[in-house]
Amino acid sequence: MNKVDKSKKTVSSDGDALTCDSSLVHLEQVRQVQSEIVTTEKAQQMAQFFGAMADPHRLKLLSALVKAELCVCDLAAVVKMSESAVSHQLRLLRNLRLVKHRREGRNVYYSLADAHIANLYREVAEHLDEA
Amino acid sequence: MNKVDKSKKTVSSDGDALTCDSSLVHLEQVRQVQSEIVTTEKAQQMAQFFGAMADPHRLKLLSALVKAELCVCDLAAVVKMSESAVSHQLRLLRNLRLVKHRREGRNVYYSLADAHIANLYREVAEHLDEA
DNA sequence: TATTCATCTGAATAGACATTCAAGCTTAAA
DNA sequence: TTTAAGCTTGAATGTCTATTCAGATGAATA
Repeated sequence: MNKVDKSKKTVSSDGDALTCDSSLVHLEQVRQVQSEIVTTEKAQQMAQFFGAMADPHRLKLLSALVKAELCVCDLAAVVKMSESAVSHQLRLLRNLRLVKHRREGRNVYYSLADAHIANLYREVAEHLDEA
Repeated sequence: MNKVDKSKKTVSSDGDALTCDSSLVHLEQVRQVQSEIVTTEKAQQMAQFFGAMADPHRLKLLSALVKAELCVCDLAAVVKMSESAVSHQLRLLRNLRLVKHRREGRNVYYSLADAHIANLYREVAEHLDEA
């Protein structure tokens, strides 16, 4: 990842160097856009977040939690997965702060971390219904 | 995937059967939620969409396209990837209708398919800035 | 028409990820 | 203080995914 080219053509005009495999069609525009796009760190952070939503099983879990706070074994029954698999997925969602949990006796109850998650979920669901 | 359990405990009260590995804590609530969650097909569709956004390189490409319509070699320069890798990623984004393209001479120019994409992008970016 | 540029494509390799299985921990009940 | 329920965890396995590389296409230029 983050391939560094070995002695490719190097174009530079007034600032930092800009390397590429072949020719650039719009040098100035590229320099401009390059300074405006998201940083690598932010992109990784966003990718991690979207990645959490990029699995059918996790989406089902989230859509269940939109409706109610549920414990692990109930969630497993709802989405028809093993409790172990559910637990693994919930840990992932927990680490990214998409869900929160609370213990009550021997049960652990999960719920959505905040309203944003439900909103995002709904937006994408609606977006895909349009086309 | 979609594991089907072999002779686990089966709980049923008034409608279709509900199987699970262990006990259910809240049978009625589970039945209720189960009827309300997203369908498997919709979940897969949504997962595919989120999956498209779940990669730092693709997010950089999208964030560049928020700023301007660009051809492949320019995009490759902006995000510092090989043109081949960019082309592969653009095809993925194209297939999921996140971007559209148009040919002009030997160049192919890409742009965002619609405003939703930019909005979603912005929302998540802002959401992550809060915490 | 031959050549070159811009882009695309398929196969192959390497890395990431989800489920399963077996075992561990915590809490409540016996 | 045993025993069991509910949940978590780590390792292993199989699957998916991204890049690279080599080669093919399509359009413009010589």
